[in-house]
Amino acid sequence: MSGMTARIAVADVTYWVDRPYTYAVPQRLAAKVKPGVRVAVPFGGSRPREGVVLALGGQTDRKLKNVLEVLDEEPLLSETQLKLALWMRERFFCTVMDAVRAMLPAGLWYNVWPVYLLGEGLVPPAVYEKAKGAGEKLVLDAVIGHGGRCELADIEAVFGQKNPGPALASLVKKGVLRAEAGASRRVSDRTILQAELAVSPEQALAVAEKNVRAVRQGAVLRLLADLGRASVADICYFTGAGRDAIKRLEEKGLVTTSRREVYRRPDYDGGEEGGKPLPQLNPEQRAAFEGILALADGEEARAALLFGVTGSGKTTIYIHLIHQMLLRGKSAIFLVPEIALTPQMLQTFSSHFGDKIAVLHSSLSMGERYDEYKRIRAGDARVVIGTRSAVFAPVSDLGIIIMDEEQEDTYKSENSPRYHARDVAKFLCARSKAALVLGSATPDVCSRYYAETGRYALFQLPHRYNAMQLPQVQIADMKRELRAGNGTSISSLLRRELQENIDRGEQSILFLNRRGASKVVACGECGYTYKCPNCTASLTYHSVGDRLMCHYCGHVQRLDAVCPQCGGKLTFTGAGTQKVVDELAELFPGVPVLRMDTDAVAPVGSHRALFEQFRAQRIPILVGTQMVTKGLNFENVTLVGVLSADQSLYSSDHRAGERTFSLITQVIGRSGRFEKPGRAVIQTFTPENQIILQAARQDYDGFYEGEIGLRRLTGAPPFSDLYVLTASGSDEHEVLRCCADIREEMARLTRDMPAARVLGPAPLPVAKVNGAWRYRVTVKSPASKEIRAAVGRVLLLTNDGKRYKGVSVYADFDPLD
DNA sequence: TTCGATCCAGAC
DNA sequence: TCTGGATCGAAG
Repeated sequence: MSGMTARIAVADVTYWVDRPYTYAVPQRLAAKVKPGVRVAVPFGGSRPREGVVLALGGQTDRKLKNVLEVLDEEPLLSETQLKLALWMRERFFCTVMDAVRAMLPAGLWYNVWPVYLLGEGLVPPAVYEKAKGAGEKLVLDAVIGHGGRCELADIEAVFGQKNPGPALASLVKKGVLRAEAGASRRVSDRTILQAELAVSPEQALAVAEKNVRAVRQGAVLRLLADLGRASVADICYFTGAGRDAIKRLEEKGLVTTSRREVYRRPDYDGGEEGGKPLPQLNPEQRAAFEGILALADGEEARAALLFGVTGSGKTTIYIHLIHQMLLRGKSAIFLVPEIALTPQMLQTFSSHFGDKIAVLHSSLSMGERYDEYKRIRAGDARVVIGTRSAVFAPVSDLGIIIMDEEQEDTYKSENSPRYHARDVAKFLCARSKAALVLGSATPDVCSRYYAETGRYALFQLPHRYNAMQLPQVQIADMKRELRAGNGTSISSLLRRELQENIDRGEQSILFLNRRGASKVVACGECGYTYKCPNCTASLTYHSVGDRLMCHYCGHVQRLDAVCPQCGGKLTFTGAGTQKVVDELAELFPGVPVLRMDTDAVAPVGSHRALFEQFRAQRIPILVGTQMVTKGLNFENVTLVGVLSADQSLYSSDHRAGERTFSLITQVIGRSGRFEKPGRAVIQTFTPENQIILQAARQDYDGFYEGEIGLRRLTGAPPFSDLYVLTASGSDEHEVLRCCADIREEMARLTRDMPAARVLGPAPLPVAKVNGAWRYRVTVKSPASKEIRAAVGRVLLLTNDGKRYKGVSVYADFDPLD
């Protein structure tokens, strides 16, 4: 027997089971099975699974299972996207379906389940003859009871506790039943009912004239004679008619109704395309713009690093570039680290490109996200603005991808597929011959290095717009403060500057360089601290509900009145934002202070509200974590304080220095962005630290020189690629045993790669999370296909659940920490 | 990962 | 002998 076959990647498989599987395509589905459509296929057990067709195959003699169902009418993934998924598997050690799912809005994911039908040509009474035993009869009852097509869930309901599996398998084998798949999506298309005239407007008006008694129907006819077509909801609203009036008209043959697809649009300040004239380019900007355009027109695909100091007007260049691409009939993708923080940017884009923009980010509802996706696919939206995953937007004719603040960590996905948007963008731009622009005031050290060595083209904007002055920066030595008896988190220097600002009616932002920035509770007498029972981490205090919480596993418990160990008095330590706010209240009685951290912005969208409050009410001081560093410009902010600059400096990974520099530089840049000159105070326990000094001077070049030298010495990126294999499991011993094997195996496979180094195993910064111990082995090596293959091999070898009890292993390419 | 098959211990 | 739970192995 022979027929069409298809090569299919299957969902919910582990990395080492993930390979293209060949299925037979039954005649009834032959027309619909094409590369890029999703299908339901049997795999392993009895439950069908989702899969995606990678390619059509020729004929074969092998006995194959059938494709059960085709889920998409048309191929959902382009050839490029399929290629991308395969490439992602190789590079990021994920499954093909993991990659595919990352490309699609969650609303498009399918759930599939088993459905059973009576076999070909079988009719109810006769079919019982073929059933043996009570179980099989019961199954047939259910199937026939459901009209010959029955879902597994309904059969299970009839069986109660018992498992219908064997009876079903036997019936399918005998050909009495046929297995197929049901499928549903999480979001469906939204449609509206619309009505239009079935007769000419003149006829309609004549009817309305004649039937004076049908007032409402007459009103509907007049409205439609005027508009031609309108949604039923609108008609009802404007005429006061009910649905039944329209129904009557439809019965009379005067009106027809139909369903039309509509988009759920996220809410942002819309503008009109070309609503604003393009901003002027100054000579520096023009040079960069033209250079990038020339690069886009050239033959060789090369990324451009746009290195411009804060306030140098990179956005203006982006707008011109996108405008150019639209003129050429191409699409653009504009990536930002975090969209909630960039409403101003959104507004700007909207005022230039109006309806042509689509916005994709995590706080959209599933329906909105799906509909934005559809607008992009349909070609209605040609400018996509979004966070990391927007790099997968299904634009037609990609002309350019722009990544703003390309050094930001949010571009790297922390769970599978562990991709970096920059890598994906490179792949896509190379394939579509599109331009790739990486913009930053503090580029990733690797990007800067590639620009220096010619792999990227470099464009610089060394001057601030309108010749604004960079803020004047002072450094406060917190060790000296401590010696002088000031144990608070506000130095005397910062205090003086704050006072000055308050007196002048200008605003200040204080930045707490600390993720989470929350309180740790300890006993003041015996030193007892609360530890999470599932993790090797301390619990942190949350004032909401007076609870202790673990930030790693979510464990929550009530706070005791006294120390559970010795009954002593509990104290709160750690410079959380709340503590800073309290200290400020003491220093400046009566001065309003706004707090902004993960606690304060928990309600979705309160970000914007808080920023708006800060601006509108001119609240003198804003205290916050990470989220105050980006995006927003306030005219009246003239002082910025970095409360503890060292905090992020002493983590062990190779990017600690880079991250600190970038963070401090960005915070300082918040100050004095308009007419008034800005000031900044950096508080540190290590005032002699080079990185802090360089950040204070906004001296990226100096920082880069030092950092690249260090990396060359240690062989850190860009001088080698990093691969981290992480093993986790509940039995620490087994995890370690697995890691030892990973190390040994890696060493063996890299014996012929003299530049490759295997390090570890070492515990993660938090070794145990949620009961699982985590250790990792790091591999450093120059980029090559061989090293990736070796990592893949080791993953395959060590991740089989049998050799190490309950241990699972995953690999991460170029991880963040 | 997911599922069915298989094996074993304890309950009836 | 029955049954639930743990363990193992295969997946087109």
